[in-house]
Amino acid sequence: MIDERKTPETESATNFIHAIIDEELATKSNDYRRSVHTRFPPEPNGYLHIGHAKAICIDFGTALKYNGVCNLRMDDTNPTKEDVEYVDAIQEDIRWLGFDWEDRFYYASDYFETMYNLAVGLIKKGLAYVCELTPEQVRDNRGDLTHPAISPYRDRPIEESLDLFARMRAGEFADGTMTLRAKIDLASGNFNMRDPVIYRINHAHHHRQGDRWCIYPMYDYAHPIEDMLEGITYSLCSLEFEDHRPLYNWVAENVDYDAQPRQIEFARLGINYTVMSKRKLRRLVEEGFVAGWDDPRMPTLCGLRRRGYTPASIRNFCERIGVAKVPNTVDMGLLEHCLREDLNANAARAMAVLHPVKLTITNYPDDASETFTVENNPTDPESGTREVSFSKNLWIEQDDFMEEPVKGYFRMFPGNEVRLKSAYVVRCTGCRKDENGQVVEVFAEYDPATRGGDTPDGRKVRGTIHWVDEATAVDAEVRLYSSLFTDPDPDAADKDFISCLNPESLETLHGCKMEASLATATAPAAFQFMRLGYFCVDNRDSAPEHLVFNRAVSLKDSFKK
RNA sequence: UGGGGUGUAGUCUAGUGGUAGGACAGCAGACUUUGACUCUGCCCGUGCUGGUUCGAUUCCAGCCAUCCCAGCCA
Repeated sequence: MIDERKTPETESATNFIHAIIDEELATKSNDYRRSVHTRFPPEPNGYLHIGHAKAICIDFGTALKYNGVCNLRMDDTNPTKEDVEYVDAIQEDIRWLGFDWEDRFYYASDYFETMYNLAVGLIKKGLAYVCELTPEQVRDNRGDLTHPAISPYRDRPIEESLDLFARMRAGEFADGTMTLRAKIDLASGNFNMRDPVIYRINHAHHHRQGDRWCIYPMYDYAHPIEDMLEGITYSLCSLEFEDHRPLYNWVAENVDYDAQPRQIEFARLGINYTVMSKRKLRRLVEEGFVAGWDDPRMPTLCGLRRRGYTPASIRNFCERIGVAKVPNTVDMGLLEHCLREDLNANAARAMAVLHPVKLTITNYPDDASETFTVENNPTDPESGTREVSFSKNLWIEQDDFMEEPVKGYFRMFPGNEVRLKSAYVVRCTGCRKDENGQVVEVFAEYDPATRGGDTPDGRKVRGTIHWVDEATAVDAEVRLYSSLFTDPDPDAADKDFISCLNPESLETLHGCKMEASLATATAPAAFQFMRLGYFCVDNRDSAPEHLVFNRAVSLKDSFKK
């Protein structure tokens, strides 16, 4: 299930959830409580993002660690927000991440009949009643921090509630006119316990159930039942559900079904320079600030995939950030580090010139050409080598030439020697400029004795630059991405995140010069363009006749001018 | 004002009644046919105040800070 790439993945890092499980395993004798059965329960109302990846790694990872299993369940109890489009995308993203739910794929909505019957049971026990307060009235009667809530329907006879609930289901009443409420404690300091609504009327078409239902269970009632029916022992969720745990337990205890799932909450993931809420991501897409859910600047899994992130790098990231209950904002730099770590070990190197300027080797024969053998990945001898062609006319990076070098610059400048990676040592002799003073051509002379880049006389050549042979180069479009926001915390409640957008988060380059071997690259191939960064073939727009590469992340660069 | 959480370097995260560990970021150096990688070193921390104790980051009390909750969303 975990792919075989060589990225180190921390094995069995521990956290407070594992500590709880260890404790239960050590003290509980009952077989049910001794099994580790988790679930990942997304609502199919949007695309998964890196925050979900954390939850997925925790849910599936915990099961894996304890030789248990993890279910995938669509928590589709609200028909007005959900769609099959998301059901499919969610599965694709989880598989891509590298996790497998085998045959345990479920829909909460498949349990509606059972949930209904259990609700009838609650009514019969005097633990639920049909309330006719409208949403507005419920709000007005909820009380406040120090005053209890009120419902005039609380003591409605059981038979009456039974009748009304059946007729709610039958479709006799309009949306919003009635609810089924759990009879718990109108004075509780925890508002979730003030006779929470557990069923609402909603005459809406359900993406899976069609028009079979016009009443739908609320999350707080449905979720514990879903967990119980699936034999879930550890229901892991995020911190904001802590207040709901008493209600979760109330349902589990009072419904006529024997199972004892345990809810444990952990802090959701925050990352700086991005937003994580579905609402905000949706706005970015719908208002055209990005090209779609899979725009490479999005923190969605499909966006990260298109950006060039690997499943292993994301899993490793989730492992490294740990699991705790402290609200956290992880540095985007850690995510990038995890990608570099993976790709450094696993991505083939290639030479590509993004901002080309001509380099002419003035003492090289006009019509000659030769090939050099270049290692595909110096960190991995087994990755082999490839051939690259060389001739008098080359492309080099504009940045790699300075007519008047700044302090510390050791690349190409008049009089200086540099090595053309794997080819020859050359000495810069000058340049040619256009009428605007722009350098349009750099001149150099090569030392034939340095074939392959070695210096037989042992002299040191400080700089090594990449290059591409003009004769065989292929053109490509390259998209350089940087962070979507200029503000480290665009998600802050008091900020208009749209105004924090980085206007330069995408820079598109045309006419980039790539070594010939890149001509046949197809997604999801990823490369290290030497000295530049890690790039992948765009999985949507790249074609053999029009190559498109995305920069996933740059290489670290300690040179400061 | 009620209820529920959480406070360990810039960030994330361990840990134990006995020298506070790791990672990322940052800084410095070594190495280098990628100013990458790798390696070495450095920098930086237990929210506060008391108490118990030979000794408290850990146990206790108080305080402070901060997050979540009054959807017929999940």
